[in-house]
Amino acid sequence: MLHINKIRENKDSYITLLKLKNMDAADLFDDVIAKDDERKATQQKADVLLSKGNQLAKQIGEMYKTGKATEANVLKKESSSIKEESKGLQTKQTELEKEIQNILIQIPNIPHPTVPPGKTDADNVTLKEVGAIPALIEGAKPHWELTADYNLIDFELGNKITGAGFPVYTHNGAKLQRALISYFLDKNIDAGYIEYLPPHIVNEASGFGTGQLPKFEEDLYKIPSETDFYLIPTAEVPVTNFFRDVIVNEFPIKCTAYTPCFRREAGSYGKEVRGLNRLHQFDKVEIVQVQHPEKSYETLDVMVNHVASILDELELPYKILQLCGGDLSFTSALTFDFEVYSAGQERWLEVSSVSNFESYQANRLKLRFKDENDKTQLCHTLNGSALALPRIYAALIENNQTADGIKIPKALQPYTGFDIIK
RNA sequence: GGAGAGAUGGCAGAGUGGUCGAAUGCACUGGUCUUGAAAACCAGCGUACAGCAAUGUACCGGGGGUUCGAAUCCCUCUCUCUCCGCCA
Repeated sequence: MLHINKIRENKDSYITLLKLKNMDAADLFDDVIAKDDERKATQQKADVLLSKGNQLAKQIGEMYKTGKATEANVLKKESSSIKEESKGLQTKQTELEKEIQNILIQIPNIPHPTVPPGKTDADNVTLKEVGAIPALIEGAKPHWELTADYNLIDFELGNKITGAGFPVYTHNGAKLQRALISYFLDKNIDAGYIEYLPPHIVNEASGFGTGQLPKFEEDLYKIPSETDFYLIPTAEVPVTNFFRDVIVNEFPIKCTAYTPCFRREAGSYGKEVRGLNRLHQFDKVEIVQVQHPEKSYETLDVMVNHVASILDELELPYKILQLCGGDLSFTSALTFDFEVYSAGQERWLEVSSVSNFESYQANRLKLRFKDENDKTQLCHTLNGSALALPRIYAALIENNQTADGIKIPKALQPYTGFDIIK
């Protein structure tokens, strides 16, 4: 959520930048500023009245003490009428605050000035491509055949007990999954992140804090109960919300967490959802940072390099893309995506998304720090996948299939305990 | 599932109708003292909104009510804790 004062200060540049997200915010900004003007005026009027009322109440108390009950009764009447009037103003003020809030939460984050223009993922800019496309053996297969041949994943069993998009990992396939999770967590811990194992269900306030709610409720699995619960779509939600309503005094804060992620993914179809490509439940290891505003972009680069180093070690060919305005998420100011090459299906798969949200989430979260003048200011939040499992899994087994079996990269072998799947 | 207790500032913990944004202690910040540190002493120390500022207003778990006036009384919701039962 943008801060209203920031909108006032940067209205024109924000309008220009939001065009990158294919949005015309001019009218919306005018509207919200007008409402905020009204809000201020209303508060000023209300404050004067309330102040008067407070004084009267004090006087009345004083009069009772000194036995001037008759005079007090006169003042009581005045006080009552003031109260009536101020009540109306206060109601109006709360209504205006709600209206303003309702507008603000519909406005996406402002893209960073370096964000390339574009409408879809086709317009994303490839910054770097690392590693050679592997030359596979004759008759190489996509992962959904390999997982069946080698008894790694049982998609049918998942269909039976839950539904499409909920695979069951089995045998070495389950162990490989567990190995990847441990490996990613260890890499993140080595890089200074603190490990957390958060709840996989969050309340509505948490969904709001990171920006999933209310606008994207249809993407989430909701658990009907007295207080609405949601299955987390990413560890970003519980972990970032650790810092909701917090005034931090040290930077950076670095967290990592493994969690399953649950997504409705309505409207996906075809080869997009084949095998592991898009699931309703998948595993992911996330990194989250809370940073000083002046350091956040520097940190974003460090996070990107960190993710790259993991892919290097896994010996997977990958590319780094900068997302164009049209592909940028609602809450992000700048995002780098990682795609690995999945040789069996001959396509690139997104495995990580590293973003700087600047103060957009922090404003929803009320996540602040005290600056050198002792003023509270909003922090910046960042996060990235390090990494999302299923597509890494797919690329790993596809790219490493040989006539003898599926080879496990060196970095992973201490975690799997085997170097080949036969 | 049954019974009870509670929710106050970073923490602990007073406060049961006015002088309370809130005692006191701890923590923290600045200062005095000291060769330095500790101790002691002095001072400061919540958040948000409005205002150039002085200052004003709101907030004692959330919402509503009574009252001239509510942290304090009433209603309601949420959460936490304790005991019993059940249980990985």
